[in-house]
Amino acid sequence: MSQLLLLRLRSRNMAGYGRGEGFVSANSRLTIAAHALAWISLYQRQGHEVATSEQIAASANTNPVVIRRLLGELRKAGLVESRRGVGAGWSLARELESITLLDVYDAVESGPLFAMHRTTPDQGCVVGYGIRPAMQGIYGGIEETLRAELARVTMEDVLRDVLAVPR
Amino acid sequence: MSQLLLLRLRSRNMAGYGRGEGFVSANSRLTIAAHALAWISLYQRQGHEVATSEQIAASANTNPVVIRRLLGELRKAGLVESRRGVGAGWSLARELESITLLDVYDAVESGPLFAMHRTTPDQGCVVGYGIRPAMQGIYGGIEETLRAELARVTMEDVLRDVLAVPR
DNA sequence: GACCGTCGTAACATTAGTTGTTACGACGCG
DNA sequence: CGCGTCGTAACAACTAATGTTACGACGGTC
Repeated sequence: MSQLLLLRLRSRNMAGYGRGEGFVSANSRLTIAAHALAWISLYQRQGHEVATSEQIAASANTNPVVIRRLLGELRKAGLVESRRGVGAGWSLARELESITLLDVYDAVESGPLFAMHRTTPDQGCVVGYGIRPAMQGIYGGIEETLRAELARVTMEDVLRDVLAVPR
Repeated sequence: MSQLLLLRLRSRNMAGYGRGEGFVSANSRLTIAAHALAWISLYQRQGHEVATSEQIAASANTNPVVIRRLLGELRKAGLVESRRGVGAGWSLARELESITLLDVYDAVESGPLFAMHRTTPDQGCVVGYGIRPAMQGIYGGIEETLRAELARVTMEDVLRDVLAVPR
């Protein structure tokens, strides 16, 4: 690819980060997945059968491949279905009321909320020996609480809140 | 009642959503900081005045600079103190009972748990327009619950659990 | 059967954060 | 002054998320 084209692509991307927003390092997978589900549902309620990754990507202002990757994970979890061929696209596999944020979280996030040491602490030290089991127990309880909170919110709740935002 | 309203009020007190950095799970800062505090406390209970970053790093199996950086953040939060010169090192500024995991979390972690879109969603789309405030409200409530859980655990609890691990 | 639009996915670039490491000045006690 | 430790800058290595291009697979339509 030519240097010129590269520069043009880059500056187009930069333009998308207007409004004083800096780059964000974080993990927006749960947010984008919820966005996609809400969009598909609303589109279907308007009488359409399937939504394309390109349409969803336009709404979320990202790349269709990013959407296809995320929806692929949601499909593995049984939340959406996809069709191929002409007239292909994505549809919900379950009602929004039956999909909780925890379902989406489990589909797109992996690993614990808090990490342990990257390397094994000194097992000859009292603290180094006991810190990992101790923290795992504490973190485990906290994560259970987080999961219960995520399970309390359905995607139907999310869509309702989205539509309730005043313009 | 709509969660949105409830959470919008709350989010006024919580700067950072929409452009903050989210949480990365490969992040062991909270664990290492708790390790360091437990180690300093135990060392002081054995009659020593201060602990060096080198000693703590040996227990946590990491580099002293990593420890100094983390403890520097804890010092800014008023949890520890440091001395320089010969016989320098680190000591607790508060009792372990008065330090909660939330204090440590706030000292070493920044930004919200879940991130928003990296780029502004399509504001001409109903979902693109409402998704951010809706998710901010929902995430804000969940993060409040997480913070309450972290606040329930003191560093004295952590040290007790560490020492209770059978060898 | 050819065409065409979309999915599925590989491959790589970009961006950013965390962690590890070296280096060196600052500090303050003896 | 000498010494040990902090404080911090600078940089490399690694990890992860995201963005992008490319292309084969698929399955309707003509």
